[in-house]
Amino acid sequence: MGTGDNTTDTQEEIMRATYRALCEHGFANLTMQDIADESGKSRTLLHYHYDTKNDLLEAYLDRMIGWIGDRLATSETEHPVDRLAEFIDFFVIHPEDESQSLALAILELRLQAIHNETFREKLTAHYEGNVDTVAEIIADGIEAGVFRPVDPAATGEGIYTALIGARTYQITLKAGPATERMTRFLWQTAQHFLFTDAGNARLETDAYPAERFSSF
Amino acid sequence: MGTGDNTTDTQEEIMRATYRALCEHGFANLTMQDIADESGKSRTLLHYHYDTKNDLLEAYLDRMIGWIGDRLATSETEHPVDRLAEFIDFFVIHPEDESQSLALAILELRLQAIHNETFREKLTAHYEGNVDTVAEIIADGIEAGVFRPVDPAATGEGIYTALIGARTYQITLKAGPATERMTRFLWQTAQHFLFTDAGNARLETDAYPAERFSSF
DNA sequence: TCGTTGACTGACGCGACAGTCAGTCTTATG
DNA sequence: CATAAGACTGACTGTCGCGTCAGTCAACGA
Repeated sequence: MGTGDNTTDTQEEIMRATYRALCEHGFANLTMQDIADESGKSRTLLHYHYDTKNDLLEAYLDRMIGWIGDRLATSETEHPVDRLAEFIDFFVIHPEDESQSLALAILELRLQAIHNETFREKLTAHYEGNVDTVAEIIADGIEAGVFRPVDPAATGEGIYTALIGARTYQITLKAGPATERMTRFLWQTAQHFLFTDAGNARLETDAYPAERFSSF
Repeated sequence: MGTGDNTTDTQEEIMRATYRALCEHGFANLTMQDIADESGKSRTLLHYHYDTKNDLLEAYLDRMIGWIGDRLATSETEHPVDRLAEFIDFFVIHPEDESQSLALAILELRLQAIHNETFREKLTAHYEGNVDTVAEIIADGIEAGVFRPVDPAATGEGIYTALIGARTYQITLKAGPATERMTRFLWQTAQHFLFTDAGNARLETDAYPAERFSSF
């Protein structure tokens, strides 16, 4: 058996252990020992694979950002109204759900960006990438005549930033389904400021059964 | 000279020193020595006035929350459209401004709420209080006929959460004038989903000269 | 069979930091 | 003047967590 595979497996396991430790202890109280305990290996092994704690966490950040960015940018959906709904839905966190933990881990890392330039660069690229994803959806919708001729970049940033704000609210203050409320708020207001008549007509189709955004 | 005054003065100075130290070092790296250095007194004195580091920080949180909440809830302005504009304006952070530091300090404390129940309770009350302030403005505007008959609580939470999201974005990722962009976004969309014709008419008056929200 | 290489560990050093304690200085009071 | 009380400090203690180093163990190749 090649040793290269073992290395990859071990590093993969360290990344997974980092995730679990991060969710459990939070960034501020996260120790190398916590990660080691989660991985079942010794703390020294972490230093064998990653020189410093910072190196390990940067590697973890890269991994997480890549995974999320890919998921957001990839979609089978065609219709811009559907794609926007899909994107917005992605940010709903169900209280008591495990996705709460993932969102928490991201947010903890976000705060480190204030004092860590490398973190900030990586996270800024991630943020702007996601804004671009929304902007593209909107630009497509304008071209298709279902969205009004708004500024795609500005509108995309507004929507994405509002969504992230709701996640922060829900996670930090355990504010129940705050992300779901933001989804409803954005959707409802979008019908006034973003959708054309053709866009709103899409909401009458089979793609939007009664249970979806049911409060409207 | 009474010693009671000295105590008050000293504690006041400690609070101010805490603010400065928090801005400079961030919450995660904040030590009692940092605060002591800022105050010009010895580290031991902090323990004399506040038993533990946590006690000191909770006292600081109370102080800051009270100050901000009061500023947001108090206003001389009468017209609901003006009050909403005033409220939203309060959240604009000018890059390179010192208000950046205050916002940073709040945000750092926000993150602690995840793992500290006392912090969470205090900050939740603060957050909900501010949402209520917006909701009242909106309810007043509906009654005055300048806002559409939306749900004040839901709309207030949506607006406030979006504003905080923009602050988080600007502060953590040094995203230039992200709060100003969010202000524009909210104001522009509000003209479609929130304002009645009477509300939009208000924007034609002297209260909204060309330089305010100039991009619209 | 022997040497090399990679994965992994236990024990140690070292610095940082919260909290304690004994004691000083100043001011007020009888 | 003596005593007490409050404000304040320096030195000490104990803990915790990162990073290092010497060494073990297993697999592989000559």
